Parts: sequence; C-alpha cells; structure tokens
Amino acid sequence: MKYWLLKTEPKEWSWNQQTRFNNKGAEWSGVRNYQAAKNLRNMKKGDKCFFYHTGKEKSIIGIVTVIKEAFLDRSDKTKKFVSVIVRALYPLKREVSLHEIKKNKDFKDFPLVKQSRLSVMKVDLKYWKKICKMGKV
DNA sequence: GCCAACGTTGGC
DNA sequence: GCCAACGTTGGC
Repeated sequence: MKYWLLKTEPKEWSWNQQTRFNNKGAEWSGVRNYQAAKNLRNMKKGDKCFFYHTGKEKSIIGIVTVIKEAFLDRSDKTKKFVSVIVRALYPLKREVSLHEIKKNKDFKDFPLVKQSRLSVMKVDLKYWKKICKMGKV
C-alpha cells in the first residue's frame, strides 16, 4: 500500500463536504499539474491519503482512501489529466498543522515543506507513521 | 530546444 | 497583499 497527501482549499472542497459523500466517495478532479497527475495515476485502490486544508488552516485534518483508480477527468478538455475517487475514512483526533511539521526537523525533506505548490504528493511510510502519531490515530 | 515573459500557487 | 518558487507558453 502507498501513502499520499491531497491538498485542497477548504473553500473549494473541504473535509466536511468529503465526509458527506461517504457511500459513494467523491471525485478528486481539477488537477492540472503533470507531477500531481502522475501521482494520481500511481494510486491504487486501498491506498491512503492525508487530507490537507491549505489557505488559512494549513493542517492535515483527516484520512481518505482510494476507491477508484485514475480515469480521465471529464472537466479537462485536453484529456490529459485524471481524477480518482476517494472516500473519507476518519478525521485525525488532533489536527497536525504545517507549522508543527515545519518545526520538526525530521520533516525537513517532507514534500509538503519542500514543494509547497504540489497538490498531490507521495508520503513515505516514515512520515505517514509520524504524522499519524502526532494526529493520535 | 532554449529561454524570456508571463501566470499561478500558497506560505508568510 | 507580497513575493518566492514553480509551471507554462510562445517566439526564435
């Protein structure tokens, strides 16, 4: 199983909205960046992703799982980009903020810190475990 | 294929 | 609101 992080502006798509679609899951669409799209294509059913709120909040708030692997994003007329479908698993018991992650030097190579503009990124198991611990899940 | 100019993202 | 860091575009 692989681990990822999905970034979203809560005004556009929030954790609350995501949890409302828990029977069918919700389409993660609108990615228009090749590196992010490459990551989407590498996701497998059952992979887990952190759900990160950017903008004002800047914290990891929950965990979702992939229930449908990459397919063409119908909102993309160029037919180059893909979506996946994810379903919320559970919220973190304690949100983990970007500030907190940045303070910890173990995370100095974490993509969220290093590549702040990337919206879909891979998370190594060591980071995954550490953040789960910080999030008390 | 290079690179200057421009556009976007997101942290501060 | 600013700006650094990226991405993309288009002329050459």
